[in-house]
Amino acid sequence: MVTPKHAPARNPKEAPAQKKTATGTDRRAELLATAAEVFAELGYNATTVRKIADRAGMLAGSLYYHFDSKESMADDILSAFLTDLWEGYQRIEEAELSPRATFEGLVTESFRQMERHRPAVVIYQKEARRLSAEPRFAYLAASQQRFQKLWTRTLERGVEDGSFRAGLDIPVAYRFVRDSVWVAAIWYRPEGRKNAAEIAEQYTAMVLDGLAAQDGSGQQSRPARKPAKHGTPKPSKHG
Amino acid sequence: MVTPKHAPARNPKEAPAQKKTATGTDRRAELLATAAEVFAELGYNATTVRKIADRAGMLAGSLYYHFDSKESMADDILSAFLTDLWEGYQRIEEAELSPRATFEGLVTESFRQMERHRPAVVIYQKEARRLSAEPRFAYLAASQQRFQKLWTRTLERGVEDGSFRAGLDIPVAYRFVRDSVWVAAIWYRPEGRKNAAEIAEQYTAMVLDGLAAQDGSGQQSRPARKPAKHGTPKPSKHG
DNA sequence: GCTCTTCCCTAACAAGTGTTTGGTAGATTA
DNA sequence: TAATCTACCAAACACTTGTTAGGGAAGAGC
Repeated sequence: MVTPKHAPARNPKEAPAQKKTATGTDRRAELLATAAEVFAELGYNATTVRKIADRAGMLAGSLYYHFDSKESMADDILSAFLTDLWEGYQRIEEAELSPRATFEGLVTESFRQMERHRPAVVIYQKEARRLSAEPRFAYLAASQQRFQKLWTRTLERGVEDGSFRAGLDIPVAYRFVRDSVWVAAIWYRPEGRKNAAEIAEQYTAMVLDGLAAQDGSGQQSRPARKPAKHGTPKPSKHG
Repeated sequence: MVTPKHAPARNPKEAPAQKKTATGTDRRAELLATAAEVFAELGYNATTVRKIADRAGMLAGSLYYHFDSKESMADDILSAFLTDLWEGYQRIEEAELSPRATFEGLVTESFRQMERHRPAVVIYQKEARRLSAEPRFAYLAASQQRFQKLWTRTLERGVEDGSFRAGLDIPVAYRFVRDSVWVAAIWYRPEGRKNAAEIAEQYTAMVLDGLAAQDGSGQQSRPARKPAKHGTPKPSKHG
């Protein structure tokens, strides 16, 4: 018998039920993680099954013991990511927080999922638009719509209750927030000096309160070159 | 003789000197525009020379009368975009405006170039990271460094003279601005109801002044909904 | 012992890839 | 009119692609 390829039935109903092999790890999940890394590095189309197999220390054909196709690998990776993501989002929805708290919650949850699913986020960002045209990846478009509703509602509520700017162009603001959160996945590295919560807090502050100084004093008339280098007290160097 | 493939020597020294054919248009430029569209739609790797040729109404081999390779098409597209972009940026640099005016100028110029080079911007955003590893596309990395210096200097100057927030994390703010400007190329359409200048103004306002309402009053007295659990009237933390 | 399962390899396949070569209709120039 | 140039076509090339088929080594359970 040679017919595993058990798609773990990634619908939210049943638990994944990871199957352990002799080594104590789920080989399929291992391979998926490897594939996700390569997809994220090279892009879906530039990634060949042979490159994935190389990275995993096996031959291309052997991948097909675990997976039906290259497409199904991307499918598994993306749907696993979106399942986890919406699980987190739903908790925030149900909490019925204030617009501002919802905003912060969504951002924090997004950055948190980047820690677990960083390659998936990169793949999603690069390929979602094209993939969602195919029937198999219809759930990508569905998720995007749900995403849009959730964010738009939050922004609208914030404008209503006065915590967000009055004249806010909701569609533009939505796209702005959506994109600028997710592109961070490209440069954000969990091993960096900031964790997801810190980055999220920093991001929220930037987006909500702006980069400009808020006190009416404005800028000085003369730039007045400070002594030597720019005396930024803490952050030190920026590479 | 069958050896045109005249790379128009896209260095800033000499003018492009568009060669006109019988129809009055530069065929090579036409084909480049077509190729750029396909690249932007499908991604560089998923784009086959046959698809480009199809869209142009010719056969794959015929492209090689005009171009050396598929790679050289992407090269021409990207370098033409970056040449135009830096021409605009340099004018702003040389104007020696205030940090805030420089900020606005850079954003406006970026959105303006999106009008002319929208497909190129999409390609750049999707493929630059991978392509810049190849020697041929080394100028992509160079441009990115120059980009970083220009933006970082502007942000630093703004913090110095008090027009930007004091505690600003420059590296994070830089990446935030850079990414959020360029991803707009994906959804921004010139045929839309806003032109580049308007979008740029809107973007500048969002990023510099934030999405949150700035008057200390916070939300209205009647939130319409429940008084909310986290009634954070002021920016509170973020520090 | 034996069987069954797991996991991988070897070897090939058909289709699609970027690219080259030689040729040619039609306009332009001499 | 003859020669040349422009812009394409037709057909093939060597190679890479995702995928399949058959087989076999190692271990678990009986």
